[in-house]
Amino acid sequence: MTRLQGARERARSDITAAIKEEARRQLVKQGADRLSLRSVARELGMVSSALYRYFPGRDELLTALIIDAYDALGVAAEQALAATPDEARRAADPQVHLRRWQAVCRAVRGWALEHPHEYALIYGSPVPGYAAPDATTDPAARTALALIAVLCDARAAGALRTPPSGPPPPATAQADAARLGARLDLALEPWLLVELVSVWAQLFGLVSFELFGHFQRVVDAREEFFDHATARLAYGMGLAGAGDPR
Amino acid sequence: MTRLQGARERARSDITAAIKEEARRQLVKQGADRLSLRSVARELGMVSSALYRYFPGRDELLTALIIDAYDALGVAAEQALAATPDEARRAADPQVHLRRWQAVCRAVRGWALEHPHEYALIYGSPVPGYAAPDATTDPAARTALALIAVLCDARAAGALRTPPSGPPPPATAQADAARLGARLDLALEPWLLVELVSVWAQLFGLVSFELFGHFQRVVDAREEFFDHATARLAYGMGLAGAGDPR
DNA sequence: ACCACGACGAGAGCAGTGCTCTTGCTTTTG
DNA sequence: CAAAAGCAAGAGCACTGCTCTCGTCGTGGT
Repeated sequence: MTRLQGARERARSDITAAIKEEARRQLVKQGADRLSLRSVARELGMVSSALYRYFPGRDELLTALIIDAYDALGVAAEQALAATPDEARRAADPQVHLRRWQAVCRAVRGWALEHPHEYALIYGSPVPGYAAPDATTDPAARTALALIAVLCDARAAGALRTPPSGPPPPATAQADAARLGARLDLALEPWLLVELVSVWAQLFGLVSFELFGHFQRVVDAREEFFDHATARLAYGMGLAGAGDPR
Repeated sequence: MTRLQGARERARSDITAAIKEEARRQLVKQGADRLSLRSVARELGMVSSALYRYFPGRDELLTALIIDAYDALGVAAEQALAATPDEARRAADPQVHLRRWQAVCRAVRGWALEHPHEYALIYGSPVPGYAAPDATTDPAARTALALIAVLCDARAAGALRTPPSGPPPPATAQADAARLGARLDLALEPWLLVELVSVWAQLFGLVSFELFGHFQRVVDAREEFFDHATARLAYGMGLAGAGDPR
């Protein structure tokens, strides 16, 4: 369906890519609010107004970068998932699901540490009055889906303590979760999904706090702390293998 | 010790306050990166350069607002704490500590929802290359200390399951926690402090996700969801009363 | 093969920004 | 009362995002 493009369209997509590339370069160097259309254009040897042939404005350029960032984090998570064998040793080793969980968590944190500005772009404060366009929601879901996959596989392998101890979610939350599960076509019980959503937010809370400097003079052994925290999150969801002490 | 100020010093502090006030007004309206020195000055009927007599630059003005925001959130948390009786019915009602915990959590979320831009300022992405000056760390700690207080009181009242189930923290994290506990002069076991730090970050992860729009089309019953999540956080720390289902 | 249309790059220009420097004025201080 | 210090104002610099116009050049239809 992608018919051979003429020289013009080819040039267009090349230049669009070059713009995004240069913009990303500036982004990683100086952060989102220092990203300037003019300096991107300058660096590319064109005049600022020419840039508007490719992006309607600064916000749209940023949106493109946001989508790329979501995707990049998503593939990082997916790769971590793929790197740890799944079906193969199902039930053979009850610890495998915990390891997969932690692998994905580590991948998220690792990517964030490697791309702090891009992470801040997607999980920091939303820019000005900027409302995330729908185009961002799908890429944003990739990482969450990787986390979900771990739990689904563990569930299928019977590696989940169910239900986990602790207070049960309220009916409204379960209803939300049921809708979400239906939309994503998931085979998870609503209450489990509720916990997962909560854990999902909490995971990014850990990463954000570390990245945004709130652990300064509080936590020094960041990596060990993170691993421990994610293990506890897994334990809280009833992931077998996470656990019981000493 | 604060001797009577001359008319000049009085005027100075008045104007400084007016600047911060107007700046905050613009902040709540349009967010941090739309805050402009010039428009603050304009609104105050002075010229932009005059503002530099009071703040060395835009960053310093922002820093002042950041400190104010930390303080405002801190008092919100402290008020929530003060509003729920503590020593009085110690051990009489084991649920009281859970209620206090949730009161503080709700106060944090409530303040965040009421002051989204100020929340974003302190818990969103740090501005450009901006490193939080030391002056911000103390106000920032107030909220955390309110959370800690709940746990300390619960601990003192013997309302804590100790140790909670789940994987124990690694030695390095416990060492960090021990240092932190010593610095703050706390009577909490290191492993408990480790959990608390983790829960602290996770709590703000929940608030940030809600505020920054990541719960769009995922969680509808935000308040119930939040209450449930914080109850589970409490349960994870072994707070009695948080608990055992059905 | 031509030609009109559309995409394109360049440039000028507008309104706005943070920040600096100089110039006078006013208040405080010695 | 005079000198010193604090202060507001204005002009100015180097930027920013964005718009509009004006030649140019590739492309699809006739």
